Amino acid sequence: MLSKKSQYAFKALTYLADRYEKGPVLIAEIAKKKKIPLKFLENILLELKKAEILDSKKGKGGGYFLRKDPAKVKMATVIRLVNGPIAMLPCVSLYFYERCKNCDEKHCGLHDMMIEVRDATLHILENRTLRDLQ
Amino acid sequence: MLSKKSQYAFKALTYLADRYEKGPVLIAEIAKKKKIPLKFLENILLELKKAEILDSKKGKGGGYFLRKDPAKVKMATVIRLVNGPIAMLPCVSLYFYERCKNCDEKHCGLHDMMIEVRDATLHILENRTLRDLQ
DNA sequence: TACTTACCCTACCAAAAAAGTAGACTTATA
DNA sequence: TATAAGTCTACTTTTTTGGTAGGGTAAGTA
Repeated sequence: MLSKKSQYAFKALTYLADRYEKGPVLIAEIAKKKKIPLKFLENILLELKKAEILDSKKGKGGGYFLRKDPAKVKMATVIRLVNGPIAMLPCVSLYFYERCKNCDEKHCGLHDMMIEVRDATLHILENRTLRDLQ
Repeated sequence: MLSKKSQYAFKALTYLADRYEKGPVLIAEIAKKKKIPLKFLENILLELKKAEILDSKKGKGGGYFLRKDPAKVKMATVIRLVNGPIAMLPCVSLYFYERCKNCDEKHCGLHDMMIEVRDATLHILENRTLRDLQ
C-alpha cells in the first residue's frame, strides 16, 4: 500500500501541476487546500526538491514549483522516491535489489511470479505521469 | 512489499505442496528445513488452517498438510490472508475497501491509475497457484 | 542595512505495525 | 497413561510511520 506520505505527495504534486509555470506556490497554501499537516508537507516537498522534481524560491513571493513539465515526471519515479520499492520482493526490485537468503533465484517460483507482477506494474507506472493525475 | 511473514508462509506452503497427500508434516520440520522461527511459524500455520487452506492432526504422527490440491490455492488468496490488501490504495481495494476522504473517486486521476495497477496485478495473482511455486 | 517572508535543517516523539517469544493447555495415539 | 504434537493467550522487542518543535538561513523590499 502507498503510505500516507505518498498520498500527500501526490496531492501536492497535482496541485503544483495545475499551476505549472504560474509562479511559486506557498507550502502553507498547499497544506491548507489539500488538508496536509504543514510541517509534514515541508519535509515531503524538500525531499522532492532534492530529487530535482521540484524547485523553490525563498523570501517574499517565494514558494515551490515544478521543475519540469508534469508530463515528464513519471509516476514510477515519484513512488520510488517517497514510498520505496515498487516490486513485492527485494530480490526482484530493480532499484532496491537485495539478494535472497536461503533461496536460489534461478529456481524459485515465487521469484519468477513476482517479476511478472513487477513488470506488469511498471508497464503502467513508467508510462504514466503527473499529467495523468490532473 | 510482502512482509517477512508472507515470505515464510510461501516457503512453508511450498514445502507442504511438495508433500501433498503424503501425510502430515511437523511444524518443527518445516521450521528447520526452511529456517523459520518455530513459534512464529506456528502462528502462521494456524492462521492458514483457520482460513481453510491447511488442515492439521494433533498427537503423535500429527502435523500440518494442505487441505486441497496446490493447483486450487490461488496466490491472491494467500497474499490477502497473510499480507493484506493487494491494491496500492484502500479506495481501490476489492477486499479491503475504504472510502477516500477529501477526494472524489469519480474524478481522481490517482484512483483510476491505481485501479489499472490493481487489475494488472490481479490478472497474474488470481491465475497463479501454489502449484506454480513448486 | 534592517526587516520580513518563506524555505531549510536538525532533532525529537508517539502510535502502530511487524517480528518474534513464552508458557500453559488440549487432543490423539501407542 | 505417557508422550507427542498442535492450540491458545499474552507478551516483548524492533522498526516504520506519521507528526511536531523550533531555530537557522536566504532572498526580497523599504
